[in-house]
Amino acid sequence: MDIRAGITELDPGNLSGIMDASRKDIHNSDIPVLCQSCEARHKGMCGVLNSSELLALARSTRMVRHEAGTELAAEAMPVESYANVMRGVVKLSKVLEDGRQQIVGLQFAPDFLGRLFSKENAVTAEAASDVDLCRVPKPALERLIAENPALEHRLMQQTLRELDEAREWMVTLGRKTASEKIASFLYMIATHLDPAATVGRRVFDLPLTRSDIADFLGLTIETVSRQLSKLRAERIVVITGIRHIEIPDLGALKKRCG
Amino acid sequence: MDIRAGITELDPGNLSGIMDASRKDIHNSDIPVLCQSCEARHKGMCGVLNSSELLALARSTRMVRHEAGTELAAEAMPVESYANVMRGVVKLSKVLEDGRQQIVGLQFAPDFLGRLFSKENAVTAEAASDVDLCRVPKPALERLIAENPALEHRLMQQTLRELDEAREWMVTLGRKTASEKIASFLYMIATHLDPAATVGRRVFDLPLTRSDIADFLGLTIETVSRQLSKLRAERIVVITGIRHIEIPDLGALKKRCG
DNA sequence: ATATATCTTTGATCGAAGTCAAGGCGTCAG
DNA sequence: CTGACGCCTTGACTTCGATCAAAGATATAT
Repeated sequence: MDIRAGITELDPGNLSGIMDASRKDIHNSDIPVLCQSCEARHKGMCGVLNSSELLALARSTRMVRHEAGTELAAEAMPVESYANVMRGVVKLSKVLEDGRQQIVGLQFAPDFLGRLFSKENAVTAEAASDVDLCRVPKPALERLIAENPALEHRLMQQTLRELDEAREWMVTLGRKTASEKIASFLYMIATHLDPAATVGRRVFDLPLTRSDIADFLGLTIETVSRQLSKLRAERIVVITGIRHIEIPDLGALKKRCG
Repeated sequence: MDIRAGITELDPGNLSGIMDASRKDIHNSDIPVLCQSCEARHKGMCGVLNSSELLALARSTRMVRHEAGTELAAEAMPVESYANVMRGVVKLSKVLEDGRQQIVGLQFAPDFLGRLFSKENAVTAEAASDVDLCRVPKPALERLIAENPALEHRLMQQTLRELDEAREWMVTLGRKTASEKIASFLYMIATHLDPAATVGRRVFDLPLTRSDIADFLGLTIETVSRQLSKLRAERIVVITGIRHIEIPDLGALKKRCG
């Protein structure tokens, strides 16, 4: 996965605003500035990498910021580096020759990004929102994996989780109505923020445009819009702004998922 | 994955007809009879397991045969064992509460079968054809994986491949027409047998019923039947028997895949 | 060989989602 | 403020695939 397209490389001097929670740590460290901030944000790990692995990669990791819409990696292009999503949402998609597009996965912080052990990307990766990535060159990470089975095991766990999610989504794509697809999408986003609770109120921002939602659900934007309006009319969702969503009762939403 | 349902356990005495290619080896071995036959069939490996790993599991592996239609593992039930598909096709599916079904994967020999490291199955596994499995109890295999990073790496490679396939299929489910879905399905089956060539003649048997194909493609059986008839009328496929398929020109079929 | 059940094909009709078109709303530049 | 642009919503109409229905194959059992 080549994630260099459109990169703004960040150094300790211009990080203000990115890493609010841990900014005070940034200038006082032996391990790479940007990955220490990762650690602060994600319980001692930069995504899948723990402190000692970060140390091993010290010279190689690099934090980069991309704005929404940037293409991070292109289908069928060489994989040159891997990354961890540290902030924001990355969409993975595939396109047919005539331009029809399907989003095949969403990656949230602190997911690992990139098709391991492959010369070519199987999908296109694009920043759905503004995104911060902790980037690692492909050979460096693969060397570390080869000598560190525990790391490969963690990556295996994420891969298995992604496979579960992909299969869950295949049911939605193949067998659900437009209305159920929208409900499933909202439910998925809502529970992703707080996987534990499955009932009660939830307020959040949609990380995707209507067009992205359509590409994710195999629908047109008109159908997405109409079905959202229908769910709003039924008081299943309250749309407080074009992307601000409030779910008064997650249980009621779940009943609409088919 | 509990694969014990409906099992006929096989011993060396009643293997005739199953392992034709390697039957003569069956009675002259120190390693388990049935997995030696696996080896003969799959270049020294029983699916993902190589000879020394088989030796380490000698007491645990067991070859079993299931007839078409047998449920091998049920969604949301405890995983009790893993397996390798040694012959036949296994379909992985998920169902909605109201009975709508979606096939989310197909496993051919010599694929590994079972959701690693999980207490529960994420999918239902069912024998699409008569199937032979080389079964391993969950704890035994997990112990072996823990002390054998190379094995985990091989399983990782299969998992990554399955994820690629699932994402490829999401495009088909979400964005292709019924006609393109059928063409894509036939193309996928045809190339699965011989991944190298992408043009020319191909003759094979469909491993699935019309109903299974419909569940795989997110269609009804009527639509599957109609679109197959349409492709037949256009001489893209020749249907020589209800399951016997001949593709005169794989290139022409590929053009119909969207 | 005949009966029964299952699977598949084909036809007629219906409806959910797509397409085409117009208009609303928020944002940004001038 | 005003106009332009991008994104979203809504309406009118069309179309593809689902549904309902029936008849033709194929397999299994008696």
